[in-house]
Amino acid sequence: MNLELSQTEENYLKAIFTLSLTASKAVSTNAIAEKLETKASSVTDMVKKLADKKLVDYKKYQGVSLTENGKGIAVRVIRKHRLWEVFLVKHLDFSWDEVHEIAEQLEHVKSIKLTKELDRFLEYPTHDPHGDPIPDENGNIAHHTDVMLSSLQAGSNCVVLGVKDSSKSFLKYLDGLGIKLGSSIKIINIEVFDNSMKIELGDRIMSISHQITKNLFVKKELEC
Amino acid sequence: MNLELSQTEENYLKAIFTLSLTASKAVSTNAIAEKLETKASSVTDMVKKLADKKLVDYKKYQGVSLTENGKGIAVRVIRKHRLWEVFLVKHLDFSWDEVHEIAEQLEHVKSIKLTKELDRFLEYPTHDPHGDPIPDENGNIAHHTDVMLSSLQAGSNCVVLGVKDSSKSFLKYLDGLGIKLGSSIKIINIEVFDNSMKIELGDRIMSISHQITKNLFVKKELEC
DNA sequence: ACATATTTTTAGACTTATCTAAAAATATGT
DNA sequence: ACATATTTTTAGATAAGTCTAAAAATATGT
Ligand SMILES: [Mn+2]
Ligand SMILES: [Mn+2]
Ligand SMILES: [Mn+2]
Ligand SMILES: [Mn+2]
Repeated sequence: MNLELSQTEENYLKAIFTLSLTASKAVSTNAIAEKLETKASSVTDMVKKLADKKLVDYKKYQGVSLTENGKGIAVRVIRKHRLWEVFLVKHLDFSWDEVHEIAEQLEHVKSIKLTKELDRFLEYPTHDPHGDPIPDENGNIAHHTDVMLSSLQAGSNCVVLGVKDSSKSFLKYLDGLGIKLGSSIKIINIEVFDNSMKIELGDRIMSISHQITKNLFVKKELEC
Repeated sequence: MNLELSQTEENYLKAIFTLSLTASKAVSTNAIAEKLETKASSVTDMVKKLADKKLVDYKKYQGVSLTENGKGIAVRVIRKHRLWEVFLVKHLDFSWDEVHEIAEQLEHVKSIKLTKELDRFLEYPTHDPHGDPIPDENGNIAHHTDVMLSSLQAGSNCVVLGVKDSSKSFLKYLDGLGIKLGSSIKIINIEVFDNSMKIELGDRIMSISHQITKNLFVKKELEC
């Protein structure tokens, strides 16, 4: 049995990790298949292989969860992914909607020294361009303390810290609105019938849909 | 037929390109097998596939050569390889003997913008850490104008510009001797029986074997 | 509870890249 | 020229990852 994992195996571990964050119990075969744009039968095969390697716990028909070992690997791949995203945006003039697919490739490059040196070169960033926390060398990941914009009330002031949906289309839409990480937002009012918000962003007033407010992580400013 | 090439296919094209530089005629199946540490039968299979894709010209038992298309791809992979090597040495504190295996992985990352931006970030380097020329965006590659140290006569002064053998062991050996790119060398004399050279390097006098002088590219200083 | 819908697994096939062993072609030496 | 050695190709197998279609298990609705 090969100790070195393939890119495919790493992608499965990463998918299971991400799905585990929201799913309370074990992750379903179908959920993994959908996330990786593959078929359930392929997932079953791969999950058996990962179980043989003691990277996941798996009981037929009962879903799958990561072992400590599997979680460690998943988090380290995510660490590489997010460090490369920072590199691409900060040094190579990429915008936040362009980096994901390239980081999907770079995250699989194997070299512990490379990751370590990249981290140093980037001056130990704590978050990627989408506001997601970068796990440290030991695989510890800061949990989100920020809150969804949709959970705040009219009158609140807040600062945008991250996006829940990192899809290209959403990120480009935010660019169009002028909303970026660090933007200060004041909620003027919330429309009761569709939950859209009228907000103040810089010197502009605009209305944004519930769909958007549900996908923006913000830090609430203290009232007094 | 898939347009996107696999890493394996790219590695074959690169190997054929490199072997073509020294081999006058077509490259042999065995030569490719040895370079890629695989078997001749595997090479035959892959070469057929590359021929189907019009990336190589191949006639049974007659060896293989790159088409213009195939050469273009090979050179672009080499371009990426060498740019990444520059990045690793100049920005991530890697030494010239550590970068090859990592660049072997990075060279396969697909993104034209990434290569372009990396080139800009590195300020358009012309040579990699081993003195090898970096092909430009159009795939043009500067041909070696430098000469082998072994071809010079006693009394000559020269500057080290590159290494022919980029193996880890050779590079570390050079490190031990204190020979690096840019080092000035004066040839004091050449031992007739084994072709070893007594050289002056900085303020030190040392003797280096024919094996070494055959693997160092140098630029000869003009006499007067 | 039980019929039906949904999810998951199995069975069998395909592709890519590899290998070993045998056959075919080419090269070499006298 | 011809026997022998070397190189190259073919034939058949294997492993990873994927797919479709069918079977098995689980979940759901009344
Ligand atoms: Mn990936
Ligand atoms: Mn990200
Ligand atoms: Mn490679
Ligand atoms: Mn190099």
